[in-house]
Amino acid sequence: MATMPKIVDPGARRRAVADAVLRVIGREGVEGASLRNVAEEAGLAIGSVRHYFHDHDELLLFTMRELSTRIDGRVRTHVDRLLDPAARAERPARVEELIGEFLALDEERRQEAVLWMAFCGAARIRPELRACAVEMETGLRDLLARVLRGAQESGALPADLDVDLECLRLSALLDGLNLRAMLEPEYVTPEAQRAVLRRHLQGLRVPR
Amino acid sequence: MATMPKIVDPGARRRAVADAVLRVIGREGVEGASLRNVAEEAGLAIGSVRHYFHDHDELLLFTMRELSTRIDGRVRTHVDRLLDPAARAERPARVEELIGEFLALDEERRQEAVLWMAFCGAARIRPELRACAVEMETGLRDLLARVLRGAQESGALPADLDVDLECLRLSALLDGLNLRAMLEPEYVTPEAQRAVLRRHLQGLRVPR
DNA sequence: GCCATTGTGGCACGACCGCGCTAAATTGTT
DNA sequence: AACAATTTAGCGCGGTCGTGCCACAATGGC
Repeated sequence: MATMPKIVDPGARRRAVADAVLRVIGREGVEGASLRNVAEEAGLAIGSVRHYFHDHDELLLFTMRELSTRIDGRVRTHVDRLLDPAARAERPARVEELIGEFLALDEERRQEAVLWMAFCGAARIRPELRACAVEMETGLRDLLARVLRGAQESGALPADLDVDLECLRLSALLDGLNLRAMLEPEYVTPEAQRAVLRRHLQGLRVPR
Repeated sequence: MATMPKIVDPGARRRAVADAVLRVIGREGVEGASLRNVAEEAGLAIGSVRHYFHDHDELLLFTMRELSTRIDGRVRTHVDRLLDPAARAERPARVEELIGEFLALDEERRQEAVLWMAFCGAARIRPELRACAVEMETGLRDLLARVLRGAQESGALPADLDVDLECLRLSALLDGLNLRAMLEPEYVTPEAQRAVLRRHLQGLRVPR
């Protein structure tokens, strides 16, 4: 009864196709991610792609979630390292490192930021994508809230800080930096982004 | 030799068509702004639209510039009022008012912000639009620089402020707020935006 | 009244799109 | 060797797209 005619892991295939989608979107934008383009990029026939995604919408949504979990996973690594009860002296530097994980500081993360922005733009029109985008941003704010509250309790940040407000402010700053790094990377360099982030964090430390 | 067969102001027509483009983009996104959709929205035949824009690219670029000059004009009003050598006591409040002009604080500006974000997304792929987007952002930074330097000279801001850095930080914050207001308007309300902006400006006033 | 100029409307072509559908190739089980 | 399930490949329909091209209407100058 356990018949296995092909030795293909469907999950791996889907992820490989999603990778092709990301490459196409990075090159031509979301509207360029047609089944034909994606199939060619993945080195597959159109019919093969459609065998794993019975819908074009499903293909895009899966790819967006794939991207979000990829980003989320990388950040989670840093968050674990940060919350590790190691020497507290290192924490300030690691906070900057953690939050910098959301910025386009190297080519890999720059590409991810570009892709994420592309999906966010598409999410305004397509409801399914919109839900995914909101989840991601909410997760980002929650993560920032935990970090800021942790720093508050350890005395690194003033106790009377309005954490919710600061989370919105900081997350908006990060998104804005990514948006601009996407449009004018020659101006918003990694160094500039780091300087802005450092200045912002330093601005949090002074009592209001 | 001065023949005028029709009593149509071409400029007004082009602007009317651009308005239709903006309505369509607001409803369906940039990719929905096809000649057919735009013509129908404008109540014209597709041939008529093509009489005033011999290219689809030109239609989009003209519409983007139209939007940018519209935003720019509204801001320029506030900037003139701000630089008016009236009572200096009012200035801090007016600075907040001026910068708030870039935020989605009412339905009109929210719609403009959505449209601008849509164009910025499209600008990553299409070079002509990209140039327009960069011009706009550069203009925004220059404007912020003039305002901040003015406040610096009048003593409202610390003299050792890194104005260029703060302009990038502030402009990124504004863009990020607009992006999020576009995706989750129920969370990023006008009041929340105002609170973030006020907090940010207050953070500029404390000496570093 | 005539005409050149300008605006309007629309047809048709080739390209691309998603998707329903079918056929063939592949491969472990029997 | 024969089979059934899975994977791969692809045809073709109906639709939308931008655009080249043409016919016709409107209108002010002669």
